[in-house]
Amino acid sequence: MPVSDLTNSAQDYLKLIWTATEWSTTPITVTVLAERMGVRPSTVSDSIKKLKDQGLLTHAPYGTIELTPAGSAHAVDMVRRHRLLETFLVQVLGYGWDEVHDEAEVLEHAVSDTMIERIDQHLGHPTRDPHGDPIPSADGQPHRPGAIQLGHAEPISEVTVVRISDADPAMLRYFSDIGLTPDAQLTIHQQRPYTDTTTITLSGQQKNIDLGPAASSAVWVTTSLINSRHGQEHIVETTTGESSARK
Amino acid sequence: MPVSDLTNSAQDYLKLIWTATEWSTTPITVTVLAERMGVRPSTVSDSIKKLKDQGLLTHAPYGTIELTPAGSAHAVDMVRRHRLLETFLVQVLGYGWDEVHDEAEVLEHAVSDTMIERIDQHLGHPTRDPHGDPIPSADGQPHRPGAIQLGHAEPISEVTVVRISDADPAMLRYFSDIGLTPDAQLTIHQQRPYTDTTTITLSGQQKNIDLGPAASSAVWVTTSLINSRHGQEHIVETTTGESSARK
DNA sequence: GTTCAATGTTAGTCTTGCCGAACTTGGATG
DNA sequence: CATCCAAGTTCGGCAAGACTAACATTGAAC
Ligand SMILES: [Mn+2]
Ligand SMILES: [Mn+2]
Ligand SMILES: [Mn+2]
Ligand SMILES: [Mn+2]
Repeated sequence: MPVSDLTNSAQDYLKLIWTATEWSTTPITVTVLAERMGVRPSTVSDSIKKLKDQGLLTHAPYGTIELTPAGSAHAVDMVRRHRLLETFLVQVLGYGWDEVHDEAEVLEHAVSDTMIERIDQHLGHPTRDPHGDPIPSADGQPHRPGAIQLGHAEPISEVTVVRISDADPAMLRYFSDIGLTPDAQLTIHQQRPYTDTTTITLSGQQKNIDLGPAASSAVWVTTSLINSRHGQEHIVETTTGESSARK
Repeated sequence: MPVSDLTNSAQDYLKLIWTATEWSTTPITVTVLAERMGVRPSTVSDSIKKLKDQGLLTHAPYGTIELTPAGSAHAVDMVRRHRLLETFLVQVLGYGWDEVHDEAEVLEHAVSDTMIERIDQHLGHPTRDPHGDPIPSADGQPHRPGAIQLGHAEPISEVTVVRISDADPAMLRYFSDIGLTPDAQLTIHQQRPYTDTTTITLSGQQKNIDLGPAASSAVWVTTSLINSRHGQEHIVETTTGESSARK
């Protein structure tokens, strides 16, 4: 049951496979896994085979990769570790939200279960990390709020930022500068299909801001009807289901 | 210069070789190194050869092992990491002093230089770890106080506890129970050579306590004349030199 | 001064994680 | 429906770190 008998690399694979389907439904591929792990596809193929032999995922050659319940449990454990550590670094050691990901990526494999529980306690059992991502509870329940990417939000609507991908630190610094952080409220003015930009205004500000495709797919916002001015997707918040957005 | 380009195992070897001569002058052997690393002597032989090839230590076959300046710098860096982490775990996360060693042993390889500096700052640049061991400064200066093992202290004298070896957690718990911690003052009553026990009284208490050889070699006390009633070793505190005790 | 046991070294093997090169597969394209 | 190519797989090899078994050295005891 404890995650500790897996190698660091196995822990990273499971976490990566799990998070790949946290905010999207497109299945993870060997190539994407290789890019994200910083290794060659042949290495991923080998590793996947070993994880399959350990009963942590299912995979037929050239087929899709899917976690077993056991693999998923380990993955959720790693996600919990990662996000608690990120939160700890920001809250206790004064890190910026753009600095914590890489540090947590290493620490998540090194801290003991005891230390994770002490951190959780010290922070008062936080439910979201500095990027707005939900922190699974100790019993392995992830609580996924319904959300869509900013670039897919309906104009004109008023939405709340749910989470921001922590993949690009430079982008996170830009977002801090303009005040675009989790829980920020903003108005979607326009989606320009050909230039692929989204025009928004942060609530309390006058200035319009244009976000390119990279930025508007990194930011996820509420899908609920609350605060909306026009009708758009009527997607009910859920803790387990998928949220799908109309193109 | 950064320690990070060494493997975890190389970092542990260097740290172990360095700490072996921190409180004693007897040179480290392959067998002792193997015991402390939890590996076979043949493994140590191989590893030592690699570290020698990297210019981190000197070693002729069947000869003594000694760190080069480069090896020593890495070792001191690791000792600083280890002791800062131990201090952090006690001060911030509420660990007991008997719980921190194993956690720090893993973490020391995982935290970044940045995190170490932030921890140092957060703690206000502490100079001693929870076991009384000196924390080398960032520029690599270890400050070694003169100290001798409790079992070698002259009766009858009054001494202060300088440091206690953190090797045995159960022993540390016993020491907490009786109030024997760094900076505690105590009176040495008797050294019994054949039963190998030391009789002490903690200041503020009446009760005599008998400590066996394991306990009285784990505890190191002041060598200075301060507080002494009889004359004993006249060893002046120093930051760089060796302290030698008369047998 | 020999002897011999403890200490240390060497050689061969395993596992993990990675690589490049060569091969296989399957779906998109015409 | 045949082709082709990107995606995925297999294979051999390498380095690190560990082991066991066999061999070498040292120095303490006699
Ligand atoms: Mn990781
Ligand atoms: Mn995060
Ligand atoms: Mn260590
Ligand atoms: Mn310590």
